[in-house]
Amino acid sequence: MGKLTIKDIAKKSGFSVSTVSNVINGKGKCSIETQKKIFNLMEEVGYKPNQAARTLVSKKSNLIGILFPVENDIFRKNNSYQKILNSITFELSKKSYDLVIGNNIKELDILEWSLKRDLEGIIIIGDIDTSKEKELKKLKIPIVFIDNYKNNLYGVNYINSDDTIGGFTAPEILAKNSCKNIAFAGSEDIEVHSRRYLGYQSALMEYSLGEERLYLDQQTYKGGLILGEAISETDIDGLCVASDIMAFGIISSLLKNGKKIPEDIKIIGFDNIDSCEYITPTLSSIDLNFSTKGAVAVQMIFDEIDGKTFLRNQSIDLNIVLRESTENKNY
Amino acid sequence: MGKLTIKDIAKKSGFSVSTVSNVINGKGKCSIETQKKIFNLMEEVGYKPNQAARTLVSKKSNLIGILFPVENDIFRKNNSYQKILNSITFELSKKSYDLVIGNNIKELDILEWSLKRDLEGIIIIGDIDTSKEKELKKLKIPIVFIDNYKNNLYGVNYINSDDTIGGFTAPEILAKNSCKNIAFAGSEDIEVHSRRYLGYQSALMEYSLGEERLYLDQQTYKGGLILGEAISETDIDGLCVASDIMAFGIISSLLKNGKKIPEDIKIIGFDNIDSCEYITPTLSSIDLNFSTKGAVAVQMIFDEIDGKTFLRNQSIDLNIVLRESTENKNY
DNA sequence: AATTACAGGTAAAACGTTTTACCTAAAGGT
DNA sequence: ACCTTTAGGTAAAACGTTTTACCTGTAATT
Repeated sequence: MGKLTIKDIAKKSGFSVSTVSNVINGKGKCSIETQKKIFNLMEEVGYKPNQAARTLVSKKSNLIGILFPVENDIFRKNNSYQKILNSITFELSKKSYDLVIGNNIKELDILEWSLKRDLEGIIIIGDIDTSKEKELKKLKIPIVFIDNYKNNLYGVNYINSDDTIGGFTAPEILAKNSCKNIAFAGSEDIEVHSRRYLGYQSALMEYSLGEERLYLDQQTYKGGLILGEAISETDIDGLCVASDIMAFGIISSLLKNGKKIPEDIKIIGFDNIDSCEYITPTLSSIDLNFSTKGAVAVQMIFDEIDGKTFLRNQSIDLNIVLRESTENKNY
Repeated sequence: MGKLTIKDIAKKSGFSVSTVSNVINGKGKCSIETQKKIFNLMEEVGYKPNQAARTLVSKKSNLIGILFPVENDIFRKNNSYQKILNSITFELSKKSYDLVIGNNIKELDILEWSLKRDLEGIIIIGDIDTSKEKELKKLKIPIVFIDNYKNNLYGVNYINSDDTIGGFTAPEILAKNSCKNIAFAGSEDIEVHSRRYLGYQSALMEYSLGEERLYLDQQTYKGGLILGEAISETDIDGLCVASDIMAFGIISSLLKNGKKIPEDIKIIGFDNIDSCEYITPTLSSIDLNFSTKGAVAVQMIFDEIDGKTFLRNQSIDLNIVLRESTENKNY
């Protein structure tokens, strides 16, 4: 037990190795009876083909690689990490593929890693060093970038959120809840935040909400605390914050300064992290739908493997999750 | 490029395949000069040995498998998931091992999975179906259970927290901050909570704190809300909650009922999830040190592979993180 | 001088599959 | 009655490594 090979199955079943292999892979031709006999025997003795041998000859490893932005703490602080991993592994399991995590992307060349492991597809989260990005084209396997903002590479696949729409939606919700003076808080050096700000600007136009009110600081709880101080001295009655964690800081500081939420000021965040439900008031937020992103990534990979045609650049819809920090009027 | 084999290296370098292989693996004997020549050539042309071929003959896959408790939502809600994954992949990368995630543990037999992929070690998080647990002994590879509470299996390795000590420490901190009436809140059907309760009981004895005060409900935010109502009508001035999320609910409900934290009642939670920093007041909590658990797991696996002797059953120290919800007096 | 030891290296088998090319007997077409 | 097709199956090569057993020449030992 444990050391069974295809030869053992061949011997015990009375058929040749080739036939057993054909049965396993559903290739070639053989009678239904033969198939049943062989399958039963395999089941009975607990035989599973050795993957290394299969991979060696067929180049099919049944392995998909994933790379995370190690240096990007923001991504890690979200629960997006586990959401995306859960959905990917779930989808892969349906086709009995496994997911292997690339450890040290900086030192490890993706190309070499892929070759070494005979990966059949790669999922890359976040932005990545451009120099290596180009080399990836040399690989003949499907590659999916999730949340990569310089998506300009030919022949690979991209999955993103439409941040501009998200940036539009947040103030829109506030406007429909009769906010008049809507501000935007975010961080200067973060690509996504800029895009959300763009959406915010269009919403102001669309709903004739007057001047832009922009507040910038670090995308941290502390950063939020600082902005909250400033905001509490204004007549702002609606606030879009490009990151939940920052919003938590702002809320804390607004409450300390005697503002009531949502009565005096309504707030909506981005990311919809778990903690949104654990603060008072609970925070409305725009969810980036990482589960869907993971599932779509897997779908794209299999589509490309199977030679199907599919949309190589997809934008995943946002989920609006309304809670106490906005008054939910029939939106 | 991309299709280079050891034969190409042999041909170009003028040495035999065996020699090249020996150089790569540091086995056999060959001169320093030869080694340099071959290494340089490999570097120059970008050759990396194919893992499938290596695995096939040597049975060394450089792959460690990990299994998560898919059905266990509590584990997923923590940030423990990413903490443990980060530390494991980081440690593995040092030895150029990769981590592969077992997708569908229910249907997939661990044994077969391990055989199929030639795994060199398995890390299993959380409790697991006992029937399969025994089969694991048949595998000849190192197995590490993390947070498995029926740790009674011979020949495998266990990593746990000492929950009883944690349960003792929490009320101890409160006592040292001059709380007199200390209660414990948790969930009935959760093993860890029972153990923490045991520690709580000893601490009451140790510090002569009188009667036990136990509050039980679901380990959720809602459960906490309910308990908070009950607790706010008592003279309790110190509270240990076996789960941060539950503590959030309790805090919210205490505040609504006019209690001041930490003035009227001091609170300490367990798990130290990110959100502890995002609520008001920030929540003191006992951290289960998942990063360390991951690192130790990897260490155990390599120790066993290398035939070293090591402690097969390790208890990882807890980290006490004090914040606003307890008044931090020189503890 | 004869023997031994070892440094440096090699050819070929083995690992467990898939795949290619081929075989045989029976059925079908005309 | 002859040729063609097809269903059912097989032997052997190939995949890219590691490993085993063995070779040769020089240095060290006696």
